[in-house]
Amino acid sequence: MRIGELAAAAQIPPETIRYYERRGLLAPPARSANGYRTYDRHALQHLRFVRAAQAAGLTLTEIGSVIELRDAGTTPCSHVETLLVDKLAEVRERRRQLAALEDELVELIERSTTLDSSDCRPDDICHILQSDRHRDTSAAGRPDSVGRSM
Amino acid sequence: MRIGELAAAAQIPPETIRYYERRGLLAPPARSANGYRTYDRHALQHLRFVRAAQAAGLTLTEIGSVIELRDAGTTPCSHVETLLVDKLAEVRERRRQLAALEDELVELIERSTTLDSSDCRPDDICHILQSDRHRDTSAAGRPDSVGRSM
DNA sequence: GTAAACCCTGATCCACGCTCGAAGGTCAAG
DNA sequence: CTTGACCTTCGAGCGTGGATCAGGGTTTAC
Repeated sequence: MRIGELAAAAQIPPETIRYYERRGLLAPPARSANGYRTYDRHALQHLRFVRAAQAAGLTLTEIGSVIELRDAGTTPCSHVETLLVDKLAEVRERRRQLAALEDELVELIERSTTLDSSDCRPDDICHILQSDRHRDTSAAGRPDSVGRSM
Repeated sequence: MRIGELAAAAQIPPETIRYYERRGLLAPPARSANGYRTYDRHALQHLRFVRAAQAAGLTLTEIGSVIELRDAGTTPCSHVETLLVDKLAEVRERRRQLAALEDELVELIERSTTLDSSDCRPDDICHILQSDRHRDTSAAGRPDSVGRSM
């Protein structure tokens, strides 16, 4: 099985497969007489593993650490579990941030429908994004009182 | 006001301020006789705007597009609203993806506590990440029936 | 006078996961 | 025998948002 065939089977471009090999995610395969890479069916399994791990949110570096353990003869299960638990914490944190951002965006959009562009003062860049509550430190002397009715 | 002072006031490193200038996010300021950048209080407003826009999830490129309109004399409000609405859609989509990933991670972690490392077959890289349901195409003959009780 | 702290430009580097181009070798079909 | 599809290596580039460095000049304090 040459690289193009493997690529087709795994739905991964050949360049990416070579890239994985360079990154140490895929063992260097045997070469045929002309120098072409020759893969067996294990290679497909390995690629599937990489994709599964990516789907679980692991980075290529993290996936590499699993494969390294595996190559060293260790069972990487507990390492994988650690990675997954850490990743879960990351994902949850990211979700919290995005939830806050979503709320903020909703509020900003609401405000933008309330305000008219005629309210835009020439000193500002955009009154939607820069309401008074965002710049409490400086020149807090203008009682513009932008729509804060939520 | 020199760059260091502005940097301190805005809580932004001087290099970043210069970087913003290069990116067109901040108008090139006046220079004093020795070539030092000299800012007025508008600069602080501008930086605050950039930060507010970043906080709303806009990229520097998007922020640049707002400033460009503003510099062209246009009121960028409707453009900003478009950006915000698009961004909201992006954030929601990303949240959906992360929610799915979180579910997947929870399931994987649950499975990893159920399975023992002795179950690790030598052909696999990791039985946690690569369960049978993930490789339906090949050798789908083992009814391992991993705990999926949630 | 000299040392520290500030400023300047321009370039290079980081993570992430590819992606592509250059320049060439190999192989099967027509 | 040529064409085209495949393969090889090496290296650079993309996009995001900066950080950091090199190699200088200037200003302030002691």
